[in-house]
Amino acid sequence: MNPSHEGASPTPTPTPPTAAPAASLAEKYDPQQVEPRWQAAWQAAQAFRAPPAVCADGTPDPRPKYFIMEMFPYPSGRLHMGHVRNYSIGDVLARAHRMKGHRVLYPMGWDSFGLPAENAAIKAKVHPRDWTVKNIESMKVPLGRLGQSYDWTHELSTCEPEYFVHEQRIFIEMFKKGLAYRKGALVNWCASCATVLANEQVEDGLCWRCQSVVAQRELVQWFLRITEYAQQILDDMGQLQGKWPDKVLHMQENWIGRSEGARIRFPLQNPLPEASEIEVFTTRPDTLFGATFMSIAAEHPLALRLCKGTPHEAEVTAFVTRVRAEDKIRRGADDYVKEGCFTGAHVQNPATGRLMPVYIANFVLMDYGTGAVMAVPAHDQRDFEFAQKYALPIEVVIQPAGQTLSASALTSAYTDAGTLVESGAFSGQDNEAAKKNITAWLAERGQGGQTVSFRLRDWLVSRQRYWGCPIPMVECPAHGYQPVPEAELPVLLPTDIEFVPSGQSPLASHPTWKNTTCPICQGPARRETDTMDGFMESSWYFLRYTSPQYAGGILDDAGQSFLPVDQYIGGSEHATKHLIYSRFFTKMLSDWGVLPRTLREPFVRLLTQGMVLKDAYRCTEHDYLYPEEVQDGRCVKCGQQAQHLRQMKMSKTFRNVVEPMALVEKYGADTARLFCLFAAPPDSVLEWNEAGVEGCSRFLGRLYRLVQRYLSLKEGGPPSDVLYIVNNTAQPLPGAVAEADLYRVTHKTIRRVTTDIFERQQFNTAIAAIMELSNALTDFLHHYEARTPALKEAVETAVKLLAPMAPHICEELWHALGHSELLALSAWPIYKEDLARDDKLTIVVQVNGKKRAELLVPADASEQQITQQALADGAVRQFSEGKTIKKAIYVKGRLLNLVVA
RNA sequence: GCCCGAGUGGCGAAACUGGUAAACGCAGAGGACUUAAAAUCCUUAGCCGUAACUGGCGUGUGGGUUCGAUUCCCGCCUCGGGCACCA
Repeated sequence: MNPSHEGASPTPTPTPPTAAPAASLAEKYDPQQVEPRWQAAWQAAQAFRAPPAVCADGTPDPRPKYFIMEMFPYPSGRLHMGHVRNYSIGDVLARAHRMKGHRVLYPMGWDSFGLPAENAAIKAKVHPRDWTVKNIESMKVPLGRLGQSYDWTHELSTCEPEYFVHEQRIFIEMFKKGLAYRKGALVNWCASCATVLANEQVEDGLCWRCQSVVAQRELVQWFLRITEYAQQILDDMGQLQGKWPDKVLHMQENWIGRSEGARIRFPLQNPLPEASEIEVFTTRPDTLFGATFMSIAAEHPLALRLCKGTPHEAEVTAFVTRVRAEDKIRRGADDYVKEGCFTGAHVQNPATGRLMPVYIANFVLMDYGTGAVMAVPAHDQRDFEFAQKYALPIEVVIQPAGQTLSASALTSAYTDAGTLVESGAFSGQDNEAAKKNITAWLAERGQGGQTVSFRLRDWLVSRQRYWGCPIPMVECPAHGYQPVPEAELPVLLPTDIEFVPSGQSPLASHPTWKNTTCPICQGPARRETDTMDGFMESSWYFLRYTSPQYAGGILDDAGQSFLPVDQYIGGSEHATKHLIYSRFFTKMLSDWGVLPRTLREPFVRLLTQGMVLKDAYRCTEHDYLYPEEVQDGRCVKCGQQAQHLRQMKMSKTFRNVVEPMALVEKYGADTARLFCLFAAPPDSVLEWNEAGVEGCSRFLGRLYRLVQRYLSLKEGGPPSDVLYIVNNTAQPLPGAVAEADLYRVTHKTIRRVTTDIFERQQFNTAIAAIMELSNALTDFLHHYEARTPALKEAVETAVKLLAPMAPHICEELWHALGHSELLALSAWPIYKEDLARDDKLTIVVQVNGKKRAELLVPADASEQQITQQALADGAVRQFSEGKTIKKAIYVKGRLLNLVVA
């Protein structure tokens, strides 16, 4: 979609792609020679083009579709090890499914709006767009070099108008439907990024991007009504169960934070013209009779109003002003002192009639519930502490079973279950039942009702930045905010822009860009100068991947046929951001009919890969050291013992970064991929280890030599007897037996690797299984003189099974084995039960649960035969002699346990 | 504080539904090839004991269920993650 890189070669081609790759193997395995050659061959054959749903002859393609993608990168210009791991996993699945006969769509694109481009513009005086386009070009080179099997015809880049025009349309539609709205609120302000942040972009009070402290600012901003979908996002997690990591689902559940409770209205003793009551949200309506005062947030609309004209006015105003000025981290800190201030006003408890003083409390949050809380000091710890501090009454209304609490003797709040007391008609009820009954009673009297509250807040999307998607709105003095008319879309960013670190949005300081006319009255109006949060682009890019060139909408019918995404791969750090937003967008677009109504979830299956970590060394004098600055655990500069830090995130500061391309230059892409896949299961942390990389490289060398050895054998023929070397003496093994053994190993391996890749997604064990096959083959090859059918199948199977992980070397070996079609497009091997079946079994014999012997028995041996053989065994005899067999447990084909006494 | 997840050799890890613990790889030891080294190939390899094994111990820790527990249940310890004045 970006003309400058559309159709561009992702692969540098040092050797001309015309040459039909060599059919015979070079003497020595040289990945630098092999890999670019096959990358060129794949490209020449357009091997990875996603097949359309309908074949050229008009008949539907019968193959199942498989849409797989990784979380797309920000085009920083550099590829790091985390990317390599992420993309290696995706490429294995894409290649394996292609071989398994799926219609695979495996695209790649660029999350290309964002702050680094703008910072580069300030620092290096390059336009963000030029900087970004250049980076995209330079990142495609290493991706090609890794052998990724992307279909580049589906590439997209989110900073291109062809992409974001659809986002602007989505925004306008949301505005029209009331899902995008403006709201004045206290927002998170990152001074270093000079912009606001959404709640989920604040981590421990710090900006998720630059780690600087986030302050609060009162600003009017654009919000998206994601809370409208909170319940659905929660409900539909059922269909993700077992297909998404539990951890991610759990994080989303926590983030959404649904709680059931009641809204209860407390009449003001002295009603105001604008309000006669204060409404609270509580999850404990059962404790209503114990509510003795009320706490409201400093930001509550009535906070300053209630004290007006009372002697408390000055004190309350000072308190409220002070609390409002405090930032979020301060207010959330562990040592934050709970304080309050009496407003002078009272409300009436609807159950007891008691007059309850209304306090402003610094720990009550305005943006949860109603910003007001009924305080029940006997049954809520915060209220208890507050009541003690300000000498407020405490009433016990819940009694635990077998105990009688009294208010005066309480040292902390009782928050658990119990029976109601002092609660009028509800006394004696179990508190869970009372929650429902009291809520129903309030509802009947029009004083409240059952409700649900969410911790999730609406998504703040305004950003005071240049390099983002313009919000397509116009503000007219007469008509307020109006969407830019369809004919004027997309709203483009001005190119003549000055980047100076002013702390203000560059768009706002542009002299003319913001001047426009009102679409209704044609009078002078002002363009919205804020741009959208970068997470907007990634909320729907997976849809656009299916038809990136389609101008008539987000996606066309052909594109629809690929949805939903069958497999998504990325980091779990996006659990509460991108992965919630995308689910929100999918539901919304489905509701609008843009997507099928039945399509409620974007990603069928999610795999979250772990981080790549590496050891770091630190010297007390010279700080972090590069690996080459450490010898025998000592700093080479001063000879001091260096501190060995394990499992550190790869980072420039820790000086423990491994450059992917340096690795590829040294070992080749296949080795780099293989190590990422082999050293750990995909979802756990990967500890970088150079020796492990060597190990993977050696394995590929062994496989290469194995095929060479096979090719050196004379042509086929029927299986002849094989010389077997056992304990240094040559023994003839009947050819038929050797063949059966080899078939058995081969087919067992096919089964293991197939389930490991397609079902369990455990690539480390898949590779281990192939290594075992390779080891067995090495063993067989020592004794074979000719290429027998079993040997041929075993060698070809090993090469095929490894192809998704190490595609280049396997392609090379495949062709050397005499094939002319591309391995990347050939069929996945099929496991045959009858060939894998064992003819002999090893049965473990236990006596009283302890292993005492192993028996090799024919596969069809009966329990009786096995028991007899076991009893004849010397060791078994030794432990059962003179005792009687009480019980024998036989686990078919595995184990026999004799219980003796 | 609440809620998850994980603790297995010198290291990364494996063990599918309760059934041979440590597959596969790394590092180690011994050997072959080599003038030598590298590379490669072969053998060995949890710990303790033993002349030897068919011995004892062994999956963070203490219990329990079971013929049998890395796997299930209860308590504890450690590490990692999420949420956190959410009423």
